Amino acid sequence: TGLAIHTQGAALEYLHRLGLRTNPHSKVCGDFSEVLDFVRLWQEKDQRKSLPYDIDGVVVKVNELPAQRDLGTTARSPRWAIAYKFPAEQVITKVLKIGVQVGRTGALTPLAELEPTLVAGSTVSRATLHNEDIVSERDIRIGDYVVLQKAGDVIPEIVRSLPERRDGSELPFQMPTDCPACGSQVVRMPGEAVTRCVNGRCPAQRVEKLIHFASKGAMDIEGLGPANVMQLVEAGLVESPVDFYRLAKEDLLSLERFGEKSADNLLAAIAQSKEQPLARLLFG
DNA sequence: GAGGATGGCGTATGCCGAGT
DNA sequence: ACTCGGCATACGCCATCCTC
Repeated sequence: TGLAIHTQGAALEYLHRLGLRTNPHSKVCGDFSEVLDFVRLWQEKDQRKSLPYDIDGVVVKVNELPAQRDLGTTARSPRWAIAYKFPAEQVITKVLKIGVQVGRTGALTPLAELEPTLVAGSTVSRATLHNEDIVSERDIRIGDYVVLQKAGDVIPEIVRSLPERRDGSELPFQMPTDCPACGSQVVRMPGEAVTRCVNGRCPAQRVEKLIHFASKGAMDIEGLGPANVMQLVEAGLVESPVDFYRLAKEDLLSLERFGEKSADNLLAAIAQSKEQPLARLLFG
């Protein structure tokens, strides 16, 4: 505002003239085919090697600022810019086991445990399978070799299995009929994808609920992360959120990795959380 | 007191399913 | 088409605990 700048390109140029660091590889394209040419150029491994950092794609933006304003944004992203992502690096690994996790809401989530493999810069040993339908759609069996990638170069994802590499020892996955944490019968509502444990006293759910209660979005109690909540539950000190507020220093000192300092800090953080507004308490 | 180990937490993402 | 909640991954930094 106040400046005669009407395009993204001019803005970058201006910032550069001011001495701020801008990326020298940006380009204003005249039409869409030029955009595609630019994307294809940077998709080349050799071209990417000329950069001192890794890239996973190219950002395409509408150049005209008034058009950007007209397009606006959704809750998460602008409607005038989008990332063109290069195909993710894919590797082959083996499914050692398919475990089932019980979440805060009782959802049973199948989780693949993999032969640890290096992909896109980090070692992946687990990948969520979301629900039983995905396991059967992608025909993922225990013992299978599978194609693994990191969606967006971050989230591990099993793309497909490699049935041609089976030797007959592979086992199909079956969603348990009983909750792996409490043993009560699980239910899957017709039309829904998720199988749930509906036992209100399920210990796995209880721990997750307590973790949620203390988490950033809810009561935001520093020092009450997953590991410490689990420890408190296992020690029989906490069963429901009110129990947090009844903890004494001696209780904490008996726990692993708790000394004077951390015990005092935690008690202070718990006391502090009483000041949180009602909305946070309700969410917790 | 040094140095290693550990947990918390922020950062950086994405998919799925249900509802609007 | 979009929002939102739920669930998931890894990595790096920092504070603190534990061991020697």
